[in-house]
Amino acid sequence: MKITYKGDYALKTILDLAGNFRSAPVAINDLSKRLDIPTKFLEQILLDLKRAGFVESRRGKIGGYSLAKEPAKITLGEVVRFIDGPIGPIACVDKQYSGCHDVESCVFRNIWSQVGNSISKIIDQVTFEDLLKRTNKANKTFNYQI
Amino acid sequence: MKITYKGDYALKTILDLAGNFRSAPVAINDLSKRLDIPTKFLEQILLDLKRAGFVESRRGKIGGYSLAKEPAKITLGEVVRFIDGPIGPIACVDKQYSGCHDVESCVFRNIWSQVGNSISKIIDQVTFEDLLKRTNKANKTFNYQI
DNA sequence: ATAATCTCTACTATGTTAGTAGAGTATACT
DNA sequence: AGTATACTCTACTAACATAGTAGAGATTAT
Ligand code: FES
Ligand code: FES
Repeated sequence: MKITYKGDYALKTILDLAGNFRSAPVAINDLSKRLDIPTKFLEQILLDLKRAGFVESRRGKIGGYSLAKEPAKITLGEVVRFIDGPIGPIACVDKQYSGCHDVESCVFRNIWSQVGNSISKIIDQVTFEDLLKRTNKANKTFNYQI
Repeated sequence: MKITYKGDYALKTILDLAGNFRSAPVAINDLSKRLDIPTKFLEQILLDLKRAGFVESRRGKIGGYSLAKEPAKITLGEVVRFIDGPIGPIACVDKQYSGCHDVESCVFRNIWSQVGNSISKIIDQVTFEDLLKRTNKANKTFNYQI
């Protein structure tokens, strides 16, 4: 798994919209400024998120975007998968990867599967409501070896 | 984290060399054929692995590559990090990433840190001796959601 | 000597990412 | 009706990373 800028932007945007859930829709321009995301890029991302049903939009003068579901009903994992694709650390689980021949007996595949499972376990449990609650609280869990 | 072809090739190569530990050195050509890796690409990878101290080489007629340390003393994590870089799912832990401004208060960073930790926990514990033992045993842990 | 094998640097083709550009459509308000 | 505001859609592009390829050079066993 790799979170791209697009994925990162999508997550930050949804979190912002989660904070404004059931308020007036937020304009792309506001989001763009507040989150420091290039406007035209954000447009595309929001369209994608809309097509996937995460957000909904309203055009015209008082238009903008709002979350389509409750923050508690959107997980981090859903968004990440939608924007940045499969969670697995290697493409051999996809169709595209030609490197793995004897998939059945490959010892690595088992490991990659464990890795995928353990990532899923984290990001599929966290909802945007959880994240909202955590905002402005200390986070002090930084010790993994880069 | 994303395992590239280069990384995948490196791991498979080291596993092969682990299987031939303390035997005669293995020629690039043999490795290339056996593992189905483009020869010239494998050359580069082996040079990298040599510079990092994972393998050692011998030139000339009966030359080839062999593992520089016992299989039990090389972990998956070491090799992956060396070839494919940091484990973290997002670049905001590196210097390169400009997307994250208020790093201190970002709720996502905490999550990415958890993800990194949990990946590390897996791949830093598995050695190539472990993998050797597992070779030819059934692996049936395939259930993570792609 | 020479054949086999590793060593090193440079080059290239392809794909992905991170945007930009611009014309079009819907809505609120006057 | 007209206009300003804001979303919609498609296409294009620049920069970078990946996955190789190419070729000349150095070492060693026989
Ligand atoms: S890494 Fe894909 S089957 Fe081995
Ligand atoms: S994702 Fe990098 S600090 Fe928030």
